[in-house]
Amino acid sequence: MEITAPKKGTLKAIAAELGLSITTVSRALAGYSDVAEATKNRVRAAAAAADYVPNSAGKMLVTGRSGFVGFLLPVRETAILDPFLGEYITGLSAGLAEQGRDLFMTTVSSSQSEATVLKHIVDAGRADAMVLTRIAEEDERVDFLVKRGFPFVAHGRTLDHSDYSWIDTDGKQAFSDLFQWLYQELGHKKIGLLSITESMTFRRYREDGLIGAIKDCGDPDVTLTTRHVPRFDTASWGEAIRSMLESENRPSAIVALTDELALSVLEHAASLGVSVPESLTVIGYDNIPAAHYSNPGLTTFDQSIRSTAQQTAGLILDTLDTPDQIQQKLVSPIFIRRGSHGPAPKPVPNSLKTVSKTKG
Amino acid sequence: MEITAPKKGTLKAIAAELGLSITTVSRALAGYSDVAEATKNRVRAAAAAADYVPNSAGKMLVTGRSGFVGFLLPVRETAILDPFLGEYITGLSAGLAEQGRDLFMTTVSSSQSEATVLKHIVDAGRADAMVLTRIAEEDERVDFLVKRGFPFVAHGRTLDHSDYSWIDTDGKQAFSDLFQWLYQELGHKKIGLLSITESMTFRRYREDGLIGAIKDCGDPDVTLTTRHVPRFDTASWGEAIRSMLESENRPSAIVALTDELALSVLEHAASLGVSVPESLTVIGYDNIPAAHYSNPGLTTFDQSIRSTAQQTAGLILDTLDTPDQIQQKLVSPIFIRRGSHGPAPKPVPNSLKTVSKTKG
DNA sequence: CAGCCTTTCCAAAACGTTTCGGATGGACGA
DNA sequence: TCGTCCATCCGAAACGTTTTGGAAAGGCTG
Repeated sequence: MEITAPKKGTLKAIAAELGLSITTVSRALAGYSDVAEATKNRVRAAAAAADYVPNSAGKMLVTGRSGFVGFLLPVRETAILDPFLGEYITGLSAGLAEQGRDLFMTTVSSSQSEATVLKHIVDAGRADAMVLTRIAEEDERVDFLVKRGFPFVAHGRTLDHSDYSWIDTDGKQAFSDLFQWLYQELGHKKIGLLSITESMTFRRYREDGLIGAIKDCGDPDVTLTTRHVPRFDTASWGEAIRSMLESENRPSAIVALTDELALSVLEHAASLGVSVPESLTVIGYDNIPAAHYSNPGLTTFDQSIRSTAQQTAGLILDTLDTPDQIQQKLVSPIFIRRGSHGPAPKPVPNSLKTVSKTKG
Repeated sequence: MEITAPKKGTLKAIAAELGLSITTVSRALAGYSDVAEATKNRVRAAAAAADYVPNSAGKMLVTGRSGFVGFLLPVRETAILDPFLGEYITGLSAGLAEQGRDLFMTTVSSSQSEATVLKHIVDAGRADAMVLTRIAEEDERVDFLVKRGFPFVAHGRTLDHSDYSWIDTDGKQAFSDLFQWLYQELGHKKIGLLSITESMTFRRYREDGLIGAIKDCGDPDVTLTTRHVPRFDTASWGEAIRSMLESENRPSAIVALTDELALSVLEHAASLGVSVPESLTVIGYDNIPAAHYSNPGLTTFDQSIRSTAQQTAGLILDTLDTPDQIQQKLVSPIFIRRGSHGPAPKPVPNSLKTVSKTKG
């Protein structure tokens, strides 16, 4: 027996075994150039043999970094975690893993506020950075982190989003393009918008995109009928949808803010005998899995969540490396044409179309 | 200016401010008896004023504990996180927060195996203990943690579950009691069992409970029809359910392994014109929120997930305090009577009933 | 008043890592 | 031969906490 063998699995143990100093072992593993190639190899071999994994506390103490990125799971009571989040988390986790970081998720229980949990994470140094999602037009979490100067990336943005890093899909452009397509290519003039009551920023951008495009086209015959429903209160959607479908001035195309809403429109249309796409066009947003299996398949926008999540991980890296440099990314969703769209049922007799391309 | 003011928000800073030693400040905050009450108060006040939060890395380094409890989120690709998990996580998180611990969740991306992620967490000391869920009859995660001697609590159990801590609901007893009630109180003799193909332990226990009770009752007229379907492949359920419902020897009571399955039975029964509960009794298990809103309301077992999750947090505490003492808890689910059950449609003319209590 | 016990406090070590500022030895140029 | 430079290595400090093993001071007992 030696005097005292150092505890297994530490730099000290490897150093003792190899007759080197702790410094050299540390630097060899970190790949510094001031340690001989031969030595590096010896060290690497010994480390591998000993199943060496650096103690995170030791590293954290000296670097001040935990290697964790924090995420607040928006699970409330019995609420379901939607497919969007599931995929996003998976992508984010994978992206961070590539950087050697871990994703640290927490829920907020009913007894705490989201702000309390956030404060705890920041104060206790549980995470080096945060990822925020489901951003509202005004968001106290964003305000808190900005004020504290704590690194974070928002997936989505607040109304005033100049002074922090975010990544978002360009819903405004998407809905603007969408209207132009509906109008010019398919001849729709009676547009229905099914939106949510909650004041989320993405709602505003999408609505603005649609409304702005309608204004810009300058056609006085174009009408817009809008209904707002509570986002997660599925039970209350029916009334709004039926009132749109049963109105004597029924829209020929209904644009829904999310796929969930669009699918609900599809269901009610079926039960009311309104055929899609012959007499009604329905467009969604998100491209959730169910959108693929509906009948007819839902025409919608794909946010490529996985890739967005990966990019978020990249932004986190940037934010940590260069904290004072903010990064903002707007990604364009991809339009997915499935079966829920078609030309407007009653083509206007002799209108003043600008360009009239017929889809091949 | 002082020589060098210690960094804000550390024990050293508070000690310097108060003219005390670091030791005393540390012990005062920890509530040791060898520091005067007056001093304790001074320290507490100063700590509060400075918004002092102990640096977790420092604490971790010396105690060897991270304060994290790990949890592997079973999110796979686009798979939805079910309501069960959402509630469980929330409860677990709340229970751990009371102990000053944090719940550290990770997903496993498609490129890694669950075992790899688990190994990483254990090796890197990311968590002090683990919570495992969705336990299979044989489970490599359980084996791994047992072999490594790493503290964990399983929610559910493997077939051989003698040497680790777990908490589970007593599905065997529940299904056994269920049959007795169906048979003795409601007069059902043609039982259908809709189960899953996956070899989960909870499946086996529930099946065993039902089958055992049927054997025990000794009535040769009792028949059991069983169908196994893939748990998450909802599309494939219909065939199995219809074959049961359309069989000329249709069961008068169908017992489903989960509420999802039971609700699907309800739907198919409705579309086939089989009235529930008049000509068919349907029983579920889990009491998911949707079970409350179905038509008729689903009679099922409630696992009181929230409370189970809280208890899991308690078990974690025990496991960390007394690592060599294993804890095993079997909790009884609560039977929830709603509208999907009724007496057997054709009462047997003149049978040999043992006890015949009629429900009031 | 001496000895002992209590109360209250503290110095120093330890945890495992990274990194700064050398130290050592040999090769090479002058 | 001496000085310079490079390649390679290492000692020691630092991060912030907990804990061990006292130490100092005062009160009490005899």
